[in-house]
Amino acid sequence: MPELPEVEGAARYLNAQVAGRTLRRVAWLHPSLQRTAPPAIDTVIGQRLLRVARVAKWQELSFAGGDVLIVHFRMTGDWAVTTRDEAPRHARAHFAFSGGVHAWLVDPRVLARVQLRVAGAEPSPTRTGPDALDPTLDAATLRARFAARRAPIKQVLLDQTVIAGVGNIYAAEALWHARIDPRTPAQQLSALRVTRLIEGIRWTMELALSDQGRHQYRTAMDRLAVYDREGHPCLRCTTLIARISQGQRSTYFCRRCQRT
DNA sequence: TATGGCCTGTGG
DNA sequence: CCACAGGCCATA
Repeated sequence: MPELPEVEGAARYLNAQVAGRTLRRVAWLHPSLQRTAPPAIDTVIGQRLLRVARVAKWQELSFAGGDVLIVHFRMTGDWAVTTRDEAPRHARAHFAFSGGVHAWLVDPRVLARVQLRVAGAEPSPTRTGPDALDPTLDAATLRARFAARRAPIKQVLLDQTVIAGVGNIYAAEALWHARIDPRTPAQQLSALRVTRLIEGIRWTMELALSDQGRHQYRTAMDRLAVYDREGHPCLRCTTLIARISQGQRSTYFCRRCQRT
């Protein structure tokens, strides 16, 4: 699921279902999470959840005592909220709240991670770039962040320290919208093309966000222009979509209308 | 920059 | 059986 729009949707969902309730119990349901989960989790028990907010691809669950639970979904994480104390399939962590509301971290691949920032602690210095949906992000700023990067633009978009929230699917989609060849060295992009790229990113993210309300488990894959469409006609020019490998990840693009 | 690791599931 | 999967980190 989780690039920026899916994480945003998940955060809104959890916030709507659980904010205002008090955390009663936490259980880790998989050895991998037991290993990596914060040992001091008990300090959060008894605190009221104030809000759930997205920060880049992280979610921050802020509690009334000042503690913050920080959750990253990685590849396959998601929330399921139930009124029954019965673990859904692939539930890896259980957060029991007042009023008989249960939040489950569902994550088939068990790559998701949970951290705790205790009250008063400074946010960890994992710097990320500007949020992909930051309305103040402009071409000059983004282009400056590309300036030292000779790597292909597709891979640079996946670097969260350059711009936060873009993942493998929406990087491909945004580049298709902007008509930019994913192999283009990032530093080569003109100001105009970076402007187009920002438009492509916003378009892609907003479209995906608009699919989030119903909390469908999967993003509407049928809305994608290039991702996973190898061998299918480009929606603009009918050229067959190509798939290449960049940095061990698949990239889909149109060889004709996406140019260097 | 490239590779392996984390984990499990799905589809060819 | 193998390839691959929407992310990220550690290592050489």
